Amino acid sequence: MSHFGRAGPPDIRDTFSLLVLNITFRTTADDLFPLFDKYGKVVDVFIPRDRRTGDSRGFAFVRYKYQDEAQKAVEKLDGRVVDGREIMVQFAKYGPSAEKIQKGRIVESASKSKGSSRSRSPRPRYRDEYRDKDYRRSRSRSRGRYERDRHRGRDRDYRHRSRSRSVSPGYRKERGRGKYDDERRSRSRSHGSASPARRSPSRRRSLSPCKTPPSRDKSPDARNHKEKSTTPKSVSPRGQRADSRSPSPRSDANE
DNA sequence: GTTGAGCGTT
Repeated sequence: MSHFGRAGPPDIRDTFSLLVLNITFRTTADDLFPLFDKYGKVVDVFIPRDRRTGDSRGFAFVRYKYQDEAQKAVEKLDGRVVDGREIMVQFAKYGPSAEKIQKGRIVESASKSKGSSRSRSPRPRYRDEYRDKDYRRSRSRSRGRYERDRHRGRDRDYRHRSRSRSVSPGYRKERGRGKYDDERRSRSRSHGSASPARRSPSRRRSLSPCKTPPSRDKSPDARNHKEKSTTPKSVSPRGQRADSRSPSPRSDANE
């Protein structure tokens, strides 16, 4: 009963996926199943949820066995108030039925068999208007965190950028996944030995030059010499930074 | 406990 999306796609052969948006965060697949099943044969209902929190993302995917039924549900359930919220039902762009959808246009059996008297309903009308216009609403934190999280998995260069932690409000939130960075760094440093719990200062310095740019490592020495010896100008920028702000607070404080 | 554009899981 509540196995929707729990064990992956059950039977996807010629099912059409419908995207249900604007649903409440408390709405579950079980709640949408009877609603959509009334208008057609629902093969599966899947609601993407957060893997960390487990909360619904606010939209669901309903798989219909036939397109005509799916479209019917779209017209019937689209705009229906569910749980006090107006849900939006439309054909999903990506998914098992994406093969039959091109550029948002349904080129399914309609083109294959024009004799299909069942599928006579045209594409969404006003829904297209919304898609056409460049209207954009203010971003929400829910989306922000998701974007960041998604990038985390997709973008593997994020760690490089992480180094340049210039400014970022609400850093505590990233602390959660910051551990990944720590683990990575720890691994790089330990390289198979030493535990993150306790590290030897000597060892840390040994590996420090390996990871930290040489500019800082030889900076103090070279700068000291240069400052008293030559071209204070080239040292200006560096000295300022060192004076104004520690070049690597985490290097000193964290470790 | 909150939020509100969008496109998904084994």
